[in-house]
Amino acid sequence: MASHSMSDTIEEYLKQLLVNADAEQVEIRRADLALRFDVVPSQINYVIKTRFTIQDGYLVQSKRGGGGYIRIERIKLMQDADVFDQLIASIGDQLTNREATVLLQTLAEHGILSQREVTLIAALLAPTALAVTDRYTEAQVRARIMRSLLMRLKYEC
Amino acid sequence: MASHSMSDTIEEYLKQLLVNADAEQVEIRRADLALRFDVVPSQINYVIKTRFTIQDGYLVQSKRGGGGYIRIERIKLMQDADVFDQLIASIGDQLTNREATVLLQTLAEHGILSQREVTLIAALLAPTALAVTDRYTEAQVRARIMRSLLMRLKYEC
DNA sequence: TCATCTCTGACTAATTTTGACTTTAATTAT
DNA sequence: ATAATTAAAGTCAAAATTAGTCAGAGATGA
Repeated sequence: MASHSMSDTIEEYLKQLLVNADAEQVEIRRADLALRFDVVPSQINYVIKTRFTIQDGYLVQSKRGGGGYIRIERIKLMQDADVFDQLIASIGDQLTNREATVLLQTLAEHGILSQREVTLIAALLAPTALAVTDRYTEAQVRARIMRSLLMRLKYEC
Repeated sequence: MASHSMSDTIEEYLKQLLVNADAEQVEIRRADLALRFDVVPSQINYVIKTRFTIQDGYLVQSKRGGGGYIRIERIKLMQDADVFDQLIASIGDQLTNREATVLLQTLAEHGILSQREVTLIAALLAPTALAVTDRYTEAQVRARIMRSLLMRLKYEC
């Protein structure tokens, strides 16, 4: 897998950092990295946005201002990770409260969520909690939240 | 817990003081602390205002004039229902992702949520999950969800 | 050639650091 | 007692220091 573009090179460098550091996470300064590879700082954002997504198994956090940083964390896939992809695909643009409840219960039955976790999350997805303007938007938000949950559950935590 | 900025360093120092003092509270003199870290006195206010909020799990009292002081107290969430109400009240009608993260971490430190629950709920509240129409609405939805969570935890932990 | 990926830079947003000015409380002088 | 002085801490906004966004230009490959 030869790297052709500078973005590929930066990607490799960062992944090497994670391996060498022998840690689950690594921290960089955007400006430093840009200087090292002689690119504009915003290209670092591009590399991260295209190569260190949650789908790729990375969590990225950052902070601006003095002492700012970008932190990249590697998270490990669960054994049956592909199941989550299927579940995510099965959720459309909208998700009713009832559908959400059923899905959560299914996750519990498969030992993916504890009963307490189901209760908590169900409370957060209830109409009273979301209380967005209209039902359409509410169901949209619920769908996004559920997708986000499934994407996270796909990895160990 | 790496310290990136001087404010981070001062924060760490103060938290270490609380641990070492083996007491619920610690008292400092703003001028002394500023001198010790070679910063202007008002930076101490900044550190306290940004890192020792009730959402962080601290109460701060102070007195001006001769013999003035700043007292930082670690709150006990479980003991006092009032504190819990204060916490709920401290959430306005908007909540940033960073504030939410801080709050969840505080709940974990007090044994109210497990680390796994924090991780999952953090995923639910992430900007990508909530991404409604605009940032304003996003922060509103986040605030509502967080309030729902706290209300629930208050009664059935 | 067309679509997609990469690269750039101007503009925006968040956070920290600094300092001038204000407020409050205790002490000292009248 | 009251006023003046001194000794704290508080407020606020500007400056400095990071990172993020976005749209357009450029490069690449099918």
